[in-house]
Amino acid sequence: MSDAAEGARRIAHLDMDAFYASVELLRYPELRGEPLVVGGGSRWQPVQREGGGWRFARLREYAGRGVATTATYEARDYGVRSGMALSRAAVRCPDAVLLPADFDEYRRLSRAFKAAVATFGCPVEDRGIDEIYIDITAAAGVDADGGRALAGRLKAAVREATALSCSIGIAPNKLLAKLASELDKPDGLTVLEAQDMAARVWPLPVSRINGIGPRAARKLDSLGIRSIGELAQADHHFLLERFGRRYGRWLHEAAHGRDARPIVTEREPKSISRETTFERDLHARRDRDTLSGIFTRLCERVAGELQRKGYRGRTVGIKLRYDDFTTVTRDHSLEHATDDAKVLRRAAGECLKRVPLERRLRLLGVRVGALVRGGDTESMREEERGSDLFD
DNA sequence: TCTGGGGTCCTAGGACCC
DNA sequence: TCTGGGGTCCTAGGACCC
Repeated sequence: MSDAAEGARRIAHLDMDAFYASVELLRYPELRGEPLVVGGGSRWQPVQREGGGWRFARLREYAGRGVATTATYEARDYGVRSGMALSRAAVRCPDAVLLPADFDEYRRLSRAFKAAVATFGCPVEDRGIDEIYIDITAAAGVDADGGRALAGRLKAAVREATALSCSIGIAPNKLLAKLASELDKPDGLTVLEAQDMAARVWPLPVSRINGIGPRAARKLDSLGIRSIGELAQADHHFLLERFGRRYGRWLHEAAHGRDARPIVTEREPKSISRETTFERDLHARRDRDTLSGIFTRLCERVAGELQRKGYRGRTVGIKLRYDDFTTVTRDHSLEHATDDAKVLRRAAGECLKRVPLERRLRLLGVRVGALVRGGDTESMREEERGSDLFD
């Protein structure tokens, strides 16, 4: 898309502030102002005190393999980040309150804020539980102030519906809107124009671009490229050489703030999976019965989700993670798509035979891809029968 | 101090067909 | 007898995102 055509668009990115942690603060307002981390299992549930009030778990008590799902801004001040191992977070901020994640409640408030935004009638793209893109190009009042007034009304509507704050970025495309929403958090509102690139975007580190992860950032760093401005100035052909045609080209475009991706309002799922990390590493033979049970349960959960959503899948895959954190996958395509737990289990068992099982395992997962719509009405059942290691 | 769970997309080699 | 090019599907791995 040409710059002129991009300039015609107006995209908002709305991001809920520290979403899970903020939801927990609605429930436990007495924790406001304290460092708070969401993560870990249900055993970290607060317990009611006799005299009233709650006894909360602290991060220093934590033992296990969980990661921080969200941290409040107070906890972030101690260097706690989402995705960080809780054992590590506990070193940085031992006094932080630890709460287990309550996804049902987060989904409820996610639906509430999305419903509030939907009343504005703009095309909306779902980007997970706590963020969305909104095409506000056609919305009233955009021309006068770049969309600020509209964004203010969106924020008010979200707060009205959920009692939670969000941050909004407005720009000519999704890439810049996403970047903008992070420039002023929490409860922020940032409008970014194409002509603001040099002053406001180029000084930022490359990792702020959605799509440049730790790996690419490290590689760029090793090439002497740290800021988005340095990336923009980098020789185009040099980037193509180092990162491949497609990604190299995308890096160049992104650094110049160019992004023609449309707002996608409907999407079909491509795969459905369930996986679990064990509390302790398990051995394929010594813990065979335990593993077999977990494996079967995963297949049942995947089948249940397929049935609930009304899909069948034709490609069955497994995922194993060893004690050294290396990961392998195997998959197998069936003759007919299925949503049957036993068929999944058999196919997954076949996959398992093709994987080395000397090392201990820390994770097992089951996935189904090549999905087709429509439940299980056509009596498409696999007849093959086999056995596997865990049978 | 080790690293969750649910996804998407991309790459690349090999099989197979025309 | 030596050697094509393109297209599609399958499989494995990896980066990245929320």
